[in-house]
Amino acid sequence: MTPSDPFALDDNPPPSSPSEPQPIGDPSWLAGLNPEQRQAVEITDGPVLVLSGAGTGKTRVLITRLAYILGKRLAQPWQILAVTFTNRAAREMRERVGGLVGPMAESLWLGTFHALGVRILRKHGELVGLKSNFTILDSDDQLRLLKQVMEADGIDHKKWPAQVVLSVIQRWKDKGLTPDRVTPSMAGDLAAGRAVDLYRAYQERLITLNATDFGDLLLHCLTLFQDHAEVLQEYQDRFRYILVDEYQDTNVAQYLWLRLLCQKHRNLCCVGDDDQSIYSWRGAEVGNILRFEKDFTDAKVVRLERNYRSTPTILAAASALIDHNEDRLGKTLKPAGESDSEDAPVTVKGVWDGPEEARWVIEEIEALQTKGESLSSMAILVRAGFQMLEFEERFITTGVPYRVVGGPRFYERLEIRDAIAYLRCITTPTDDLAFERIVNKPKRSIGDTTVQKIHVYARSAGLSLMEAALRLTETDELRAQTRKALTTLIGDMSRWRSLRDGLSPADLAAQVLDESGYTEMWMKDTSPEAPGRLENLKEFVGGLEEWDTIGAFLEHVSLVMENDSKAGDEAVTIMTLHGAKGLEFDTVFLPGWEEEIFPHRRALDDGGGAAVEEERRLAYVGLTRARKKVSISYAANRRVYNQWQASLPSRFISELPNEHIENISDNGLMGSFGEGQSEGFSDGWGGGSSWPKARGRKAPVIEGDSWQVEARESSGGYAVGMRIFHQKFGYGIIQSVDNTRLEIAFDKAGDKKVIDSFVEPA
DNA sequence: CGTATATATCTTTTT
DNA sequence: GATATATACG
Repeated sequence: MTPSDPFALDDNPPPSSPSEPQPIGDPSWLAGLNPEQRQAVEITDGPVLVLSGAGTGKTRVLITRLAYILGKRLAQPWQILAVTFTNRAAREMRERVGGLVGPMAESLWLGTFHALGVRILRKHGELVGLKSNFTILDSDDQLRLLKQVMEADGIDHKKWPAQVVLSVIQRWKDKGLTPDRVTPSMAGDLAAGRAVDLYRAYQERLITLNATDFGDLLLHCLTLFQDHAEVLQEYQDRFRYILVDEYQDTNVAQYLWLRLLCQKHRNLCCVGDDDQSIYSWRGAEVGNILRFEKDFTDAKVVRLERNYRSTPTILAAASALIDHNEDRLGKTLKPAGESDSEDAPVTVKGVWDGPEEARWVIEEIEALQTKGESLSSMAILVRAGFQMLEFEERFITTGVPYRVVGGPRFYERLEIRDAIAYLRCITTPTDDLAFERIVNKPKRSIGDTTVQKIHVYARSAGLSLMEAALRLTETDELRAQTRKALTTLIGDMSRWRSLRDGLSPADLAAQVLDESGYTEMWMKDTSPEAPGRLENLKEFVGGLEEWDTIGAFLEHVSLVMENDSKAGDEAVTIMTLHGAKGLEFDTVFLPGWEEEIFPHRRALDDGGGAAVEEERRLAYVGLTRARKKVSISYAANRRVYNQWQASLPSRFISELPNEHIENISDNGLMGSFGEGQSEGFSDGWGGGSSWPKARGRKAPVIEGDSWQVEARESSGGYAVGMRIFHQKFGYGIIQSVDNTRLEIAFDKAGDKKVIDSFVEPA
């Protein structure tokens, strides 16, 4: 945050000792607030709905409100429930409240819905059939479990992909529907009309495994509260004040959860912005905002419309864009500050293709850096994860430091999940999913047939897989070889288990990975990614050092799937638009504004305008992340799958107000689609064309009124033996040519297969 | 049971 | 192009 930012709490800590609550009305708390913000803080009695636009200081309101309640001694910290949407937001909030009220902040009930749900279920889970050490399945485990259930039920998994069924089940859970509450009409003919049965069977399997999925963390809470009034009452009594952040992204189950908990004291404060609702695909219901006013007729509504973040130009652009949505409560953002000389227009840049776009963005970044801008004040926000790759490559070649937030998630990597499965087997011998995952990793001659045998036996005898396996090794059911392998594995497991108390989690993990042969497996692996995997395993063991017990670590893993990115580094941030919600930067780059990418194809396919409206809200979120400058860009050609495809500028670009937009597209790329504009790069090695990288690639030809890219099969003049340069791999010699695919022996990077468009003659 | 080869599907977005 | 699953063969 810049020093001039009115919300820069961190830069202006309250003068007095942070451990002592300050007197009420202390200017350093309230004086900085505008009248609406102040209202949102001071109306502590009864339900309050705060509709707060982007950049209107909603986080500050929440934090001040918490501090205010504590400072006024309206409640003890453990009597306050504060719910956020992400772990990151929870962490930040705790830190900032701690800055105001001191260590008291530690005892707040503050976290995500899911984390708080776990906390409750760990304590009262027995009442809904869960032992307190239940495990939380990640999406991969969920899918495998459902597949098993479907197989047992004889459902054709070709016709009804488990993924589809799973997402339907999850929707039901998001709505707070247990299997007995799903009506046949909701299930339709999904999975041959057996969807509800599958749901029920899936839930039963989860309970026998003593496991939950993400949805259950809330769903079980609801059943718990409904069936056990005394438990509900305990929490209703406790929570005198409830605060909810990102309220527009709550789903029905979460809403019901909140409504049950706040019934006694009715001091519920929800903060949200319908224009920033971007999680409907996860079951979020903007309708919860309307429902709030209906269910709490005495609710006070406070609107925060003064934007302290962005320049008037950016606000005008964002407002004009979101105005194209039909379905909104209607809310205008007013610039709070006076417009200054730095009020630059929003730029729109059209370029030839993806790599060109990345090149341009990073040139701009370097230019800003030369002017003295900090890299950490800039961000590239993309629609989907795969768009990050092109930028990463360019960052690597230019050497500009960058930081990927929420990219491929660490704990979701194959090798990490394997390592975790080992730990789970040790802590919880009944964890069948974990056991199944690692029985044959590394190869122990325990193949599918053996696993099937174990399964059958476990089911009939009502045992866990590990127990069943142990019993089977005492028989002659299995081949001598596999019997021996199983015996060793199970013996190892119990040996490691007995070591658990004597060793730190990190040491234990290191020993397990070593003795199981898991590390060795990857060391012997010659595939290019093996070294990286070993590296990750090392990092994994290193990360374990911070944990005292394996249990605590596993809990962390299942709830916090994000990387703890070391912030503060001087680096450009690159992340998805979803990940960027709630953040702000001086300069924001918004690449890939093309039809089918943004709005995403799936949103366009999805019939009605609702999906596109959500995409538009996403665009709105992107624009409003910027304090000073927004750069939108799009490419005329994009490589999708393995083919080049022409693309059209996003409809969102044409929805931006002309007077606030500066078009800086390269020649012929903007506003002239369908006209004969392709001179300069129509063929081959277009010498002085402005498309140096386009040579030898595909030539655009006009067909009808849309761009078509001719699939040229020539290799653009590359031949075996030629010396070339590649941005990522450096110099090398061409070994073979197959249409556009080249095999190249690089001086440093070794043999690689690359696409001709990524190399140039050396 | 393991390995090699073919093939289908893929790309939203996250707790 | 990459990854996961299916099939054939040793």
